[in-house]
Amino acid sequence: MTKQQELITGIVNSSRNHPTAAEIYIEARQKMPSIAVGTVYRNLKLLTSSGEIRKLSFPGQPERYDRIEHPHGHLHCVACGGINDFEISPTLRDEILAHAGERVISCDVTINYICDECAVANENSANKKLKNYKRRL
Amino acid sequence: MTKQQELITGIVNSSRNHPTAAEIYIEARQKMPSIAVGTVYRNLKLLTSSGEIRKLSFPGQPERYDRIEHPHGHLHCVACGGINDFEISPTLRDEILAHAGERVISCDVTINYICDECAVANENSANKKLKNYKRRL
DNA sequence: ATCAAAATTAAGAATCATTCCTAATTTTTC
DNA sequence: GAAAAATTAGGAATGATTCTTAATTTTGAT
Repeated sequence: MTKQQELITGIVNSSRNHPTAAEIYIEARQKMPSIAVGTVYRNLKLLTSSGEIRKLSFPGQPERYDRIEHPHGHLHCVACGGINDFEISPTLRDEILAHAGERVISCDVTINYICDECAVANENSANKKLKNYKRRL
Repeated sequence: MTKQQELITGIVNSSRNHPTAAEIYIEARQKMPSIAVGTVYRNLKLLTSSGEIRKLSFPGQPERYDRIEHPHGHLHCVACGGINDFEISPTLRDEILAHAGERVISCDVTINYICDECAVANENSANKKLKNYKRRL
């Protein structure tokens, strides 16, 4: 494992914010100013496929990276794009995984919602654009 | 609703393949050769936020679009990128949704795995690159 | 340690998906 | 049926990610 890889792994594992590659790059440059953007992307890809870290996709956003830890799902605010974690019980996770055969690698559970901040902001705003998000379960 | 919107809605609702914007554009041009790429993107966005259709994100792929139907999850093959559906019982879906408060819009459940075709192809191939995918539940 | 081979990097060009801009066209309203 | 509003086609612009290449670092055998 090269110094660059160690640095990138450390940044992802110590972050709780599901950082994007660009955010990881900015943080990496603090410790290693000469690191290149391409190096960050390449190592994030390597670390992802070797299972050291996890990659998350949400609509309309660059990819995010997450550390591997106890099973959890993601709360995704469709208004501001913010991501928060929620706990998933091992039982629930196993129920979900029972739907696939062997050769399962991982599972991702995302709940799309309007977060508290966006709900309040919308309450106070004139044009009420959140009305557009129809509930479709 | 304009002719372009009707056409795009129809394509998404009649497709079972979770098509990308590019695939929808190609199909749309068969019926309406003058339609522009930007029109497809703009209407997909409108239809998504009004809840007519749903947008799906998977790592390393362009966004996909899905019709709204009985609750289902997605099986995502990390080797070929293919997407298949699996049924989710209303009970399981409700258990998942119980993790968020009100203002929930939808939930997405994805199981990452190696599909049968990729597993067989890898079995017969020399370099066995699928070994790299470590199981991380 | 020492040299050659292999892997990794930095830097920036290239690519791909998506959005934005503008003038023309279509739809709506009265 | 004319003016106003909305939507479109076409293409330029942007943003995220990958690719290319030459230089640097690491590895491995002697």
